[in-house]
Amino acid sequence: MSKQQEAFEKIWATIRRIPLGRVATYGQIASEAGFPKRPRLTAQALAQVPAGMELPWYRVINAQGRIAIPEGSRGYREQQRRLQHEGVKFEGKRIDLAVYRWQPRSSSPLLD
DNA sequence: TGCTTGACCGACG
DNA sequence: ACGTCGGCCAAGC
Repeated sequence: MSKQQEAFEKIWATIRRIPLGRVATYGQIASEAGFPKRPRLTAQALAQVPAGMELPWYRVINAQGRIAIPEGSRGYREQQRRLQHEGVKFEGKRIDLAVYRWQPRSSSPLLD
């Protein structure tokens, strides 16, 4: 298995830890997965999620509290819809990270 | 081989 | 609340 594939697995595993109704940023996921200063690794991992893999991909947003794909795209609307369905409120195009950001207490998935 | 691009980010004007 | 810059690094051309 390639180095990159292993990194993706860790990123995906971290994304799975984001609780219902909360969100996390690209940089946050990367750091939590052990790759500080590499938010783009999260972006890469998301762009290459295998079809059919179970993953709350829509809980990942950018550090400005916004959906990171082009507004008006199919994916944008789906992401917004799924988040709202979980109770995440939008202030226009922005989500208040102070309210909805996932704050992991430890590196153990069992203790979140 | 080198340069540009990108579901990004934090610091700084 | 902007815009810019440098840090990252894989992919594509």
